[in-house]
Order: sequence, then C-alpha cells, then structure tokens
Amino acid sequence: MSGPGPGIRPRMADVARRAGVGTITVSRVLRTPDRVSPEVRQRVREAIAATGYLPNLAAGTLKSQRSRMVAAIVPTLRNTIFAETAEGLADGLRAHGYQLLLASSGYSLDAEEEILRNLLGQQPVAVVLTGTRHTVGVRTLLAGLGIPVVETWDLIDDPIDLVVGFSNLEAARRMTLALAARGHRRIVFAGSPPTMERRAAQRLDGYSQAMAELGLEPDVVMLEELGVTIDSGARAATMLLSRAHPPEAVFFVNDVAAFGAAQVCQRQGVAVPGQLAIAGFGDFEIARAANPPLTTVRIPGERIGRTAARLIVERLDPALVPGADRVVDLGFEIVVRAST
Amino acid sequence: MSGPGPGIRPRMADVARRAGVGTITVSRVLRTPDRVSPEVRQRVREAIAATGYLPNLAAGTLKSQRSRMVAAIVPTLRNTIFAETAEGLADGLRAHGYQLLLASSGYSLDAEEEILRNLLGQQPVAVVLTGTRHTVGVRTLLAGLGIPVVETWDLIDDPIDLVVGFSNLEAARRMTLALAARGHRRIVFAGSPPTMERRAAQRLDGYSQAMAELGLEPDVVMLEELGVTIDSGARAATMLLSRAHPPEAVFFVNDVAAFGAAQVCQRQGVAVPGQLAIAGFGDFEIARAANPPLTTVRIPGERIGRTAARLIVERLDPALVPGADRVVDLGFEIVVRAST
DNA sequence: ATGCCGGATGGTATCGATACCATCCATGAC
DNA sequence: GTCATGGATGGTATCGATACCATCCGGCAT
Repeated sequence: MSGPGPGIRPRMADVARRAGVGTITVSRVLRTPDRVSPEVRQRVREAIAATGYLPNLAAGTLKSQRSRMVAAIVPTLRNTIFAETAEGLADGLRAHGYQLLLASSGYSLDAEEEILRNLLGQQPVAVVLTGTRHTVGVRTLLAGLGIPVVETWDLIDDPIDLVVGFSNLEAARRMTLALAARGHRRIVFAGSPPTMERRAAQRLDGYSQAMAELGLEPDVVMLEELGVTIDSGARAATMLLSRAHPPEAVFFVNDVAAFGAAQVCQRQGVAVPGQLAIAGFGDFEIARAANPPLTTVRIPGERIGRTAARLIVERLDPALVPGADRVVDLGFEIVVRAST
Repeated sequence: MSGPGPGIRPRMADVARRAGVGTITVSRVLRTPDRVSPEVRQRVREAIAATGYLPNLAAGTLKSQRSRMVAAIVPTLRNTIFAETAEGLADGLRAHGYQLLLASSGYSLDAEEEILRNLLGQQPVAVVLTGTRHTVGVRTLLAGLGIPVVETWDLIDDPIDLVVGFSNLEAARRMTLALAARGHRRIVFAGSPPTMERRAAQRLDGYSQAMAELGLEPDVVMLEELGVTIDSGARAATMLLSRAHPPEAVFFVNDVAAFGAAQVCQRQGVAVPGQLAIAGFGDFEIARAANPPLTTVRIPGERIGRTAARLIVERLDPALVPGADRVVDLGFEIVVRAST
C-alpha cells in the first residue's frame, strides 16, 4: 500500500508498467476516462491504487499550460461575509475539479497587485477579485492574459472581464428611503472611509443621493476601522447620542457596527426605534439576534461565490456555451425588522 | 510595458537575451539574488520589468520538486475562528514567499482525505490540517511524504509530525471548575455531538472530568448544528429554562451559542447570572458585546496559524535550526465576565 | 473479399525553470 | 611571477505529464 520509503513517489510510468499500458493511457484514465475502454480503465485504476500514485500536477500544468487552480483575492477572511464568498467559490469550483488558491490583501490595492503577481506564476485558469477598484498594474496584468477574470461584490459597467455582485449604491439608497418612509428625517450615515473601498464609497453615494431626493440634509460620521467592529459602532452611537440634537435614525455601513450601537442604546436606556432607529447592512446572524432585531440589507455573500464559480466553469468548459452576460446583478433585499 | 499580444507570455530565455545573460542567471536573480553581482542583478531586473515577465512556477516546481505552496484544510471558513487561523497562516507564510492553497472539508474526515489527495498533487512543501482525528488514508498519505505536517487546534502526544494548539480538555475542565468556584452546582454542558469532532469530544471529557472531581452529576445537552449558531443556543436555553428544575449554570461549547442563550434570558426576564449563569468558549467579539458580557475561554486562533507558519518556515529553511518541539501548547485563558 | 472508418492505444517531443557541473576571472599567498 | 582559491556565470540535461501524430484493430459498407 505505502511506497517503499519516504520521498520515493511513483510516477505515471510506474503505474503504466504495472498495468501493462502506455503512460498516455494512464493520463487518459485520469483526465478523460471515457476515452479508455472499461477493462483497461479498471486495470489502470487498480494499478494506481496499488502503487499509491499521486499525479504531479506541476508537470501536467507545465505541458498543458492549464493548471486546475483558480486564484482568488479577498480583503480579509476575518469578515464572515468574504469568508462565505470564498467558501461558496471553493465549493463551486471543487465540484468541477478546480482548486482555490486563496490570498487576502488586507484591503490594500498595492498588496493586491503584488499578491496577484505571485498567484499568476502558478498559472491559474481564472482569477477572482473582490471589488472593482484595482491598480493600473492589476488591469494591465489581467488584460493581456486571456483568462476569465471575475470581479465581485460590486457592479460596474466596464468590468475587466466579468463582474458578479449587487449595487451598493442602490442598496444604500433604498435603505435610506426606507428609513425616511418610516418617518425619520434626521438620518445619519455611519460609514467607513470611502477613499479605501469603492463599496464604502458607493454606499455613501447612495445615501447622499437618497437624501438629496428627499430634500434632507446629509449627515455623515466615519467609523475608524475598516474591518468594522462592534466597538466602533458603539463609539459612534455614544458620540451621536451625546450631541445636543441627536439624530432620529442611523444607518450603519455594516451590521456589526449597528449591533454595537444597539447595545449602547440598550445600556443607556435609549428606546430603539423610539428615540433612535438603527439600520445595518449585511444581514449577518448578529442582526437577527440583536435586541431589537435590526433592519438591514440582505446581500448574497455565498451566492456571489457560487455564481463566480459557475461563470468560470462555463467559460473554461468548451462544451458549454457561456452565457452572454458579463455583468451579473444578484440584487439585495431590504429586511425591515423592529429596530426602525 | 505590456507584451506583444494576449497569450504570448515572455519566458525566462527572453529576459535573459534582453539582459545579455544566461537563463540561469535570471533564475538566480529571482531565487538567490545575493549570488549575482549588483550590476547584473540590476540589468536583469530591468529586463524583467521591461518584458513584463512572470515566472512559470509550474516549471520551477517540476524541476526542483519544491513548490512554493502550503496546503491547508479547515473544517469551514464560516466560523470566524478558523478564518483567523487561516489568515494568520497565510500572512506568516506570505512573509517568506509561500502561498496558501486552502480548502474546506465541511467537517467531514472522508472529504478531508479526498481533498488532501488533490492538494498533494500540487506538490505542496507542507500541509496544515485542523484537528488531530484523521482517516487512516490521510495518515498513510502523509507518513510517506517527508514534508512538514502541522495539525492544529488540539494537542496530542503522537502527532503525525507537528501539532500546534491547546488542550480542549483542560480548557473545558478549568471552565467547569471556575463555574463551580462561583458557587454553581447544577452545571449543564451544551455541546456539539462528540462523534464528529475530537475537539468537541475533548471539551465534553474535560467537563465530565471536572464534574467527577467535584462530585457533581454531569448533565449534557446537545446542540443540533455543528457550525454552532445563535439560534441553536437560544433553543437550548429555552429548553433548559422550561425544565421543572432548571440548571444554575450552562457552559456552552461556543460563544455564539452562549450569546443566543443570553438573548433568550434577556427576553424572558431571566437574571444572568442570578437565575442562570452562562459561559461560552472562544472569546469572540460577540461574547464581549453580549449583555451581560460573557465569561468565556480565550483561545489563540490567529496565533495558531502564525505559529504553524513559523514552524513550517523553520523546517524548510536549511539555514535555520528547527526547534526540537513537536508539540506546541499555546494555552488558553479563562476570561471571567459578568455572566457568571 | 476488400477497403474504409473510427475508437483505442502508444511513441516521442515538449512545456520552462533549475540542478549539476564546468568555466572563467580577479584576488591574494608564496 | 606562479599557483591556489573562491565568486560569478553559463551550457546542458532533466523533472513528469500531456499534445501531437501514428498505428492498430474490429466492424461494416461496397
């Protein structure tokens, strides 16, 4: 069962010899089994099992110029929502024999470029990026490559290649309008710095646009951290409540921060939504569990990953006719709960 | 700057020609720059930039039999704590030029083996697994390979190779004792099914052991889900509170579930810890944010990843003398807050 | 009965970077 | 002045699987 000793790994030729076939037949059993007769296939499979053979994919990649890997870069895995996208992507790809080469950029565009350079050396068959803002270097790199590129978590008219996401602007706009529909006028937007992320900027724009439509005065506060925390939301709420003239509603860029704000209100005896309405973004588990449960925007984190995987697989399989859509809008949903 | 057209990627020979050197010198500039004179190094670097050359790592891997990838398998990324370990690992490895090939097994040992088989084909230079329970196939596969293998999130006397974690048993035991020290006698343990995960089983054992030491009657309830949710904790709490003779304290296997229980108490007007003390496991952000903040066990999720990365790098760098320790205990910390 | 066709299988060149060994040159010791 | 030494550099074979093309065989149409 196990090899004769550590380090001595059988090669395809060993399997072929044992099965009494040529190496190419072994290759075919692994890659295109239906082009090999059942008996031979069976014999080769037994030889593979008997020798404990593991194909050296580096060799295959070199010759065929196609790896079985898809490179993906997320800002961070600490945020559940990107982790869900990563997992959806990994699952969707694995079902078709592709593997995920994953890296995180820490929200830095320059880091993204450097990481991408490394990842591309592995000859991935496709690339998945988070967001639609990238350095010129990233665009140049990917443009000349001719492999599928999927941008996620945002929508844009002229993607590098494909884009799967939803309109952050429209989502924030609709939530702002929903808050106004509940009778709130002084609505604050608590966001993360828009210079860092297009998603954050888009949400801010959506809020601003809605406020303009409503004829209301926009009022924005910034949370310090990018990976938005419970604490940062708590601090923002404390600050807002200490104002001489506190707002009627706060729309947080992220459920986690909104949750922190709800906690502060609870501790300080501030009625939610009576004195202060709170809305979040993301529909994380924490939003449903808050007291009161938080109004939020439900976004399809895992579906983004799965959809990206599907698009890639369709592109790569010559038998499948790829869909014509380069822009896939998965939409969002305003979930109104007791906090507004 | 960009190549002559899509698909035509420059090779090392192109760079070498342009710089007026041999290909091997280009290789050296990339892998061992200090073995090349500064002028030549500079010239080669310019040629690399001018041609937009990206090394084909598949070729290098094939010849050198060493990729620059480390394969890691986690049960899921949806749980923040594994995501943190993954991120710590990725960061620690990237600092030394290694890349993370990540997959998730969905808590299935058989899936783990199948995934590992695929990953090994990529010739990773090391493997990181979560947990210490694995199929015979996994052990056999890794035993014959001669590359560093790090098991994480648990401790065990005879690891496959290396293990980085903490004692789940001891952590649960100490927490149980801590609850008893607060005067609680009827202490319930709410865990996930121990047949699935050694970590869960170890925690259950730690609880049972502590209860035996204390001369108390163990009382265990099972949460339905493996990826333990707020809802599952809420359901468990509801059930326990509806008993004719409810317990004095509940020790949840996971902060998320404990948080759900705390919410139920709050809604039902059950005093915490007066009527029911609640403890969790993990010290997630949610534990600190709960009302009251939850007593919990702080575990070093990210440090596990970073430490695993360090061990791997030490093993792989022939210049470094690897530490002798095969078992690294990163410990845990009982964090007592207002919920007990 | 002959020849054609297509499915099954094999031989061989090849992908691109790196290991191994050879070569070359400058420096310093005698 | 000669030779030993070591750093810098290059030539060439090679890693292992797969693409390309050739070959072989059985079955079927003529």
